[in-house]
Amino acid sequence: MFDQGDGAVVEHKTSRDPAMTDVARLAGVSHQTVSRVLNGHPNVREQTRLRVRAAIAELGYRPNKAARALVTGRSQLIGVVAQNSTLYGPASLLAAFETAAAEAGFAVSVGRVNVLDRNSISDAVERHRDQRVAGIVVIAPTASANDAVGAVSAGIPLVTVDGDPERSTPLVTVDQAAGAFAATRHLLDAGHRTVWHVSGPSDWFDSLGRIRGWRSALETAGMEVPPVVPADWSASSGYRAGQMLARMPEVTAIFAANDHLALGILRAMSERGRRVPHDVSIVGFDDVPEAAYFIPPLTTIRPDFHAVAKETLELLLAQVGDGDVGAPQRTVAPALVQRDSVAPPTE
Amino acid sequence: MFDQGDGAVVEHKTSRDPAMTDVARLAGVSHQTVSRVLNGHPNVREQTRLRVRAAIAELGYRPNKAARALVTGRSQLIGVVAQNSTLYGPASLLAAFETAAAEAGFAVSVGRVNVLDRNSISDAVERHRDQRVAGIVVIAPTASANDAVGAVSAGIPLVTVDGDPERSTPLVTVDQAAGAFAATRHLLDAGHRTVWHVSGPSDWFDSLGRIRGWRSALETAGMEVPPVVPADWSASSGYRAGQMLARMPEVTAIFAANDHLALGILRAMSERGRRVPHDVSIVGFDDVPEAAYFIPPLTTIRPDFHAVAKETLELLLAQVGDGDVGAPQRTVAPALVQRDSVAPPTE
DNA sequence: TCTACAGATGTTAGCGATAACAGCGCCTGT
DNA sequence: ACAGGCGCTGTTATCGCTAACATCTGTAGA
Repeated sequence: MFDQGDGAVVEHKTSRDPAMTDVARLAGVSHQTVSRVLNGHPNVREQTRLRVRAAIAELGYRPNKAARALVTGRSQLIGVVAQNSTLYGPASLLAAFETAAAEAGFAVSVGRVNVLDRNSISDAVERHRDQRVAGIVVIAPTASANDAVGAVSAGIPLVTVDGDPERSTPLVTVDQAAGAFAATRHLLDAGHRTVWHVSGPSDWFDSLGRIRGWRSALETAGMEVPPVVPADWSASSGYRAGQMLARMPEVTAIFAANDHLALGILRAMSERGRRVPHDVSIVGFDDVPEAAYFIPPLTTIRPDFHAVAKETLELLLAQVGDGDVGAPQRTVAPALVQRDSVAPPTE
Repeated sequence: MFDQGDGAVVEHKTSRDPAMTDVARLAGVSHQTVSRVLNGHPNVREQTRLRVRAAIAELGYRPNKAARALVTGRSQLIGVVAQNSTLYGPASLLAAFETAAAEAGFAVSVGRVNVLDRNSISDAVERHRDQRVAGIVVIAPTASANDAVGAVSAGIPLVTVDGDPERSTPLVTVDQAAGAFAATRHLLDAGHRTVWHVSGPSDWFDSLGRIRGWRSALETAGMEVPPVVPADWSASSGYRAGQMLARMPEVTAIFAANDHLALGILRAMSERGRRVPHDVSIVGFDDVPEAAYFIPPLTTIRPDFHAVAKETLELLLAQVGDGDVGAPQRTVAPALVQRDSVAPPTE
């Protein structure tokens, strides 16, 4: 029955990852001490701490997050619910948030949803709760999404992004109105008598906020407020709006609700022989990467998605800590990016 | 010492979620039987099964994934490593994969990476392993990403998407060459003597594959192969390439490596007074949502991202099951979408 | 009638971490 | 010299689940 000892000689006896007890044995301490070192507990002798760290490094030990999640009831995971689209704004927001969360040591689990209605969002939230996520972020740019969020928020840190500014639950948004105000103001400052607005879909808060800011800038300046030209977010709808506006000689300045709309408008103007910015000035919104390469390069409003992501994370983590932080709303002011699509009116 | 019974009367005594034992107690069975019902184990009497299901429904019980992950060593999570960009192809791929995984009951954890180098990718992969993900998907469209993946794949199911078709590890890609071949062939069929190509960045496999397919179509047809016009993926670089090509009267057909390049080329042609498709025919690649609204609507190649996502998931799950499936490479053929940017050459 | 076996269920033992408490030195104050 | 406290470490229980084995029932075959 004498065992040749092959079990004792082999260092990595099986493929099993090292656990905390393995580290403890190697360092000559208890697993609890290892845990304390890992969690930065103060009452550990420096020498012990070093020994444990050395053992961790030697074994290539990495803590099992599932075990930790089980005992603490929370994982280092944040769930995000987002619509299944590639629209620039939401997609950028999502990417920025993933980056910010990773920097803070959180993993991000994304639950895509095809339509932003109550059932879909509620399902996605429940799936995340099953994972024992630390918190949930919902990107809810439309009215229906906003209503749905109101119905599900319960018992877990939750932050809405890009939702209704009037919400009473934690929310972070780009200050659409401020951006629109700045855009409109910029056109008025250039000497235009009024500014036309091609807007996004009316069930998006982004659209409403931008309309509000635009109108407010005109009213503040005592200028006439022309009717809103409705569109969706697409270049094609911008093109159609542009075809109409190009036929109206009194139109000298346009604020487009996003850069894609602006692109369509540029195209329509160009086809009608109305030069930008000589005959017509245009400002967009979003600062998509291509905006600097439009013809002419587009003056636009740049939302700081990185800042939005950071605020969102902060708001979420504050809830994890205190359980309740009231219902703070935070807005992030966008910046005007001046390029070559704005000039004083001629004549 | 008589207790008024407030503990017994209150159904939801605390905020604690119901656990398997709670369900078991209510159904009058052991927690193991509940587990068997949940996992579809065959040896459970139908009547018992119903009783358990009723108890589950009554309590609103949802299994704790962390506990399951701890005991099985694997979570129902799939990690995705992707670059922090909003380029249409990778972004669409990611969204499609998230949807496909959700349909299969998996959550998706996204690890964004700013540059696709070895360290970043390796870090992201390790972070996912800490979460005990069931498998990892790396979107690796560039050479550096591909090398990095080669260095880290170890001991966990891993599928590369959009990587080097010559890889020896599991991989799913769009068949770039086939798409490019079809695009080029389509232009030749329209009667053009040859087809020029504006390509993407040379460190992307997508670019290389599209060049290969284009060249192959020309050679197969016995046509002259003009020099590749290099660009990146942006509309602006397409515009610059287009300015050059517009000056060359012998250029009657262009295959652009993606739709944004095509957009820039369209713009340049329009400015130079070369009409599309009357004077010059153009085919793009990607079928971005706006492509149907370009002027003129763009004939392009549509990759089936949904199919790529599905194949990727299959390949991943196959590895989870068997541990090893060899090194299958799967490609998904894209489709030609005919619109109005192609016509026979004039004269 | 009794054994054998299979199906249905229960019991026990972990998975790998944290939480709570216990114990052991050593310094301090009196 | 001794109680008390603090700093460091170890021991034990626990989270909610699955795996493995044990037990119990009923039925078929000898």
